[in-house]
Amino acid sequence: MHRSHHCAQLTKSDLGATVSLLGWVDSIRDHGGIIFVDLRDRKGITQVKFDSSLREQAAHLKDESVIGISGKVEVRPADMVNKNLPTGEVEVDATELEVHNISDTPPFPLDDAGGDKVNEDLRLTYRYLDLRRPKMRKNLLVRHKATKSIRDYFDGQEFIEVETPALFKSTPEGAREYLVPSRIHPGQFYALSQSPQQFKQILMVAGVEKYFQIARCFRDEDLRADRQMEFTQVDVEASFVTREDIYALFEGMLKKLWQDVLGTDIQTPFLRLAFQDAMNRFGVDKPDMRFGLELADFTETFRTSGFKVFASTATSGGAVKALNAKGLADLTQGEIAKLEETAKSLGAKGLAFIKVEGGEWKSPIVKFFSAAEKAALTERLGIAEGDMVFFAAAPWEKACAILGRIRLEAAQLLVKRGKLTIRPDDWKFLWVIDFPLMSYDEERGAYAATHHPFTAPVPEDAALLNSDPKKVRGQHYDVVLNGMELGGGSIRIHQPALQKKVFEDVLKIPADVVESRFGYLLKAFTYGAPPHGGIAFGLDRMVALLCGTTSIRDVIAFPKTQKGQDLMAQSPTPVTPKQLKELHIATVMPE
RNA sequence: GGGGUGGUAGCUCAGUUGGUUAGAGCGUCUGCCUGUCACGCAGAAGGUCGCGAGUUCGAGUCUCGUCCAUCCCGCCA
Repeated sequence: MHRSHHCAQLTKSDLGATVSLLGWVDSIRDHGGIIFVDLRDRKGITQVKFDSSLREQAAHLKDESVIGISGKVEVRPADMVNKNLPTGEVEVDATELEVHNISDTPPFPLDDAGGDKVNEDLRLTYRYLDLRRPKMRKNLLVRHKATKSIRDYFDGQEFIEVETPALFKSTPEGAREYLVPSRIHPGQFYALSQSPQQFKQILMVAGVEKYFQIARCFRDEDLRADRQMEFTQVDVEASFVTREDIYALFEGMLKKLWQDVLGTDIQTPFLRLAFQDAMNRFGVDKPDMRFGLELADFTETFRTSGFKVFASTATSGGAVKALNAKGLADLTQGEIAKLEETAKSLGAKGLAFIKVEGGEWKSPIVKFFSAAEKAALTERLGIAEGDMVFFAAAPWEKACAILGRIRLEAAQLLVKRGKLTIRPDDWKFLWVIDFPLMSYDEERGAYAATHHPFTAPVPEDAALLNSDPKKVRGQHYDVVLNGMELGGGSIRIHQPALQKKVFEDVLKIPADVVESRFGYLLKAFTYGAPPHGGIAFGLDRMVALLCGTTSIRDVIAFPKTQKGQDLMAQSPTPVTPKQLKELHIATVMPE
């Protein structure tokens, strides 16, 4: 039997036509003398009626069985129309039934409401059933539309998609890599590419000028809701571009993407925020701009304070920051304790606060504050009845990070109380710029690249590379949406001498190591490397946002669990001694 | 590597201070039913309380260990 229509197609205009449909049994309603079957395919649902000799056969169907039917399109009685279905005005009176496969009873409900509540390990074990749910089907479709939109956009801008190898060489300074043993070269390994970074720069040297790729990347780091061991990056690089060119290019892509997938017009150009300002005002380098609750700095106010905890932090180079969670004075003991725990997990000794209730500042620390200090707080934080003010005193970056996190949790608590609305479809895009090129790695006792070692310094800061590396800003940019880092990129170093200097003099990588790891790149740069820059962003995260979900597992057809297992196919698995021998590998099990 | 939450019927969950035969809804099965669309009605089956120790006269409940899922920290140039 061949299908003449899909299951979202039939309307009153098809009345009287003989049609055939193929699909899955979505539900059966057996009334004895008459049986209704909702037949589902990837397009929708059509009601099929069995009241003829086929009734007996239809009674033996089970949900999720695959059948084909043919019959005549009939109009439903007026009061039997199902307004929830596009095909709800009609039904098919079956005259033929072909049963392809009777399904076993599914291990969990396949409707959206029921399926959402099911434990994820069960959904992953039976992923092929999970993907039958309308929501998951929609997510796959959104992902397809998104990748198509992106490809169309870059094609329209005359970018070409070039594939780069997944099997690359090991470069241990970045993320931990997946190693692939070489059979032909005993004892040697490839690494699965963490990103096409070096290849795309080589492509610029090759004169491609405008490159993009929807590339699979691999990182052997611990998994999260927004991190999988293999994930997809949209990778872009162009020659003869400035930061402004990249901003405009990428904003154009996002504008088209949001239009194509959601039909939403997003505002461009995006807001821009320097890293310093992002940290100072929001306590994080990827601020959620959908609400205020900004941090304020009181380091100077408390430098000579009678409250020794704040004063000593201020005089020893740290920062005293405060945040007014407006209207949150009704926090419960438990909620305060939880916030305190959050602060402690980020290295705070405690979480000082002032609760403004009944015209009074209720706080264990306020008795140490002078009148001038109180006045400064009131004025700059706009403290009023019903407010809750939190403090952090620590080294600058830590103080920011602590209150940045408290800001997010306070916002959630305000949402819970109906005092704040944060809409998931309120798209607040943002460029974060002027990151420091280097940061000092205490553990290694050396500078490390904040982004990656190929990022070019801001020209006017380049002179500081020798004298004060941490003051040098990089030509790096991150694009942030609603508190999530979508991606980032930079203008690259294209002069071999400068690149070598960064590797050897600033990052202190020994010359022979630089040569063995990056020699080919430096060599390529000596043959006429154009100035170039680009950006890369996580497709999975972007699609998750477009689908309104927080877990990228919901937009990946076959994701792995947090322990890196595929519960359906059951990987990883041990391999045979023969395989290992062929690869010159011996395994050593942990104790 | 560390912290939080969870694991009881096929699914989602309840289970009081440690105490009789571990419950509910949905699903499944059987029967009835010609207008349902979350069909309805009547009935039934279904349990290694994640696993392993321990405490106790007695453990789903308390303790320790362990496994799995998930969220977070570290990590992710």
